[in-house]
Amino acid sequence: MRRQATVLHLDLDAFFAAVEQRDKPSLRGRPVVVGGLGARGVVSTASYEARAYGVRSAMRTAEARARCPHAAYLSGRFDAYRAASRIVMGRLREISPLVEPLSLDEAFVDLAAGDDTRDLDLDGLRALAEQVRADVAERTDGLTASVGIASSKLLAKIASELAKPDGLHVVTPGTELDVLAPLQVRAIPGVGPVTAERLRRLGVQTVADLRGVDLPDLTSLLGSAYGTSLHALARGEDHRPVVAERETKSLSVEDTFETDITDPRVLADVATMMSRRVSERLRGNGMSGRTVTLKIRHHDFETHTRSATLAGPTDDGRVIARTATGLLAEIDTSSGIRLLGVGVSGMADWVQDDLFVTDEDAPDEGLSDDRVSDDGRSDEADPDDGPDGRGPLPDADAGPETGGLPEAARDATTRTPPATLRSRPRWAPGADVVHAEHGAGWVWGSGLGRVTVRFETRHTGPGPVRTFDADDASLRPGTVEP
DNA sequence: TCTGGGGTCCTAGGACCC
DNA sequence: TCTGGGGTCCTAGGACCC
Repeated sequence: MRRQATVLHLDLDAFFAAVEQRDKPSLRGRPVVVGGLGARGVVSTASYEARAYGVRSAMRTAEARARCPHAAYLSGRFDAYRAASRIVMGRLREISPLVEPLSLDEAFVDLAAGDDTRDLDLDGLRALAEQVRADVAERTDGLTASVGIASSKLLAKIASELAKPDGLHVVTPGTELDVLAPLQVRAIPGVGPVTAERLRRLGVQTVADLRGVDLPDLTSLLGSAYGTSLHALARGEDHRPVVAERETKSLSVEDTFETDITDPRVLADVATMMSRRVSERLRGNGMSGRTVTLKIRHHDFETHTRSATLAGPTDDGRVIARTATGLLAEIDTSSGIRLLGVGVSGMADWVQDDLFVTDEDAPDEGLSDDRVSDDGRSDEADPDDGPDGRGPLPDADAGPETGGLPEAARDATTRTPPATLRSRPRWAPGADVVHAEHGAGWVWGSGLGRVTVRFETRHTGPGPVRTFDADDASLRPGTVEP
């Protein structure tokens, strides 16, 4: 906590929904909900008009539709959100070089790091904040921001919450404890439903109550790090600095399926596709990582992770896929999987030579064995088993190994979607499939090919993942529908 | 048709080393 | 033959945030 109010927190109001209303005037003044549109979707952002009907972030979209059937339901347009966010962050960097973005719509600014001749008295701060809010609205074509200013991150964030929507709240130095005392403990960022319930059982509801709990009791209830920090925050003690550059610690891709998947071959295909996406994002950021994590959510929502650490960092989709599918092979998926994810952590900015990495660290033997025995037609050589027979190369590029296969099976192993996969998807009537990505597309002895396809449209974004047999009638022109 | 996707931080236990 | 601590790395899980 500082003697002066030099921490600013800015939060854009109902950000995703506000961008939609800005870009489509017919949505202005109407309830708008942005989020997942499928059966298992949840609300990401609700406009204030939708909130009036009780629609909230993280609510199931099905429940939101029940509460507010006449709202406009939209999946996100993240490029538009990122563009707006860049403008806002740019404006904040004009105030101070020390800007800490927390997400696309939120950031801390250290006002003491910029111009030292700045007027930090309360009137000066108010004028500065109002100027920023006006500039944000002007430069983003009407998006509104709420701003909090205080002597610490904790109070600045609470202040912007108190200012919502479209307002400014400055916490006068010296009044911090008075502001905190009556608030519910949930108002402290980091106190979620579980902690709030634990505290409630101690009779603690407000921050004032929390101050009555001594440090040993708090650390025994919540653990040492969390207990200690909460003890301090309850007293308004917060010395956390505003940090501009934060290193990425992990990178992951995950997907909840429209319906649970049990087939381990389909899951392996999906994991392979996800590994490729992780690889692309790693390479796009010039990063690599050493630990590969597979995440599985079972039909009953029980969630598990399995990880393996390589000898050196990689950004290679084939290495990630081999590791991920190896981890997957150890898991019983027979009761149905609702979510699968692949991630990488232990980041580095360099890449270990693959020759050094692959042999020791790719526990994929279980997978290829499974496939051969599942199939029951394993007497012919597996053309996708890779040149060394170690397992399928997840990279689906057509190579010489696919020669001699039926036309449809060869298509199934090329990265470019064949024209026959373009169709009008049933789940988004009237929308054209703009992108269909192949999975591993692995092919076995009989010439049957399996191909995993993700259907995606311009309007609804990523859609269902489906697996086809490449010589199945479903791959004939015009007949494929997700 | 309960419960998204992308992250961060913390804890705890076991292996291993000194 | 019995028993130290400390430190680091790895794995798994959980709470939380937007």
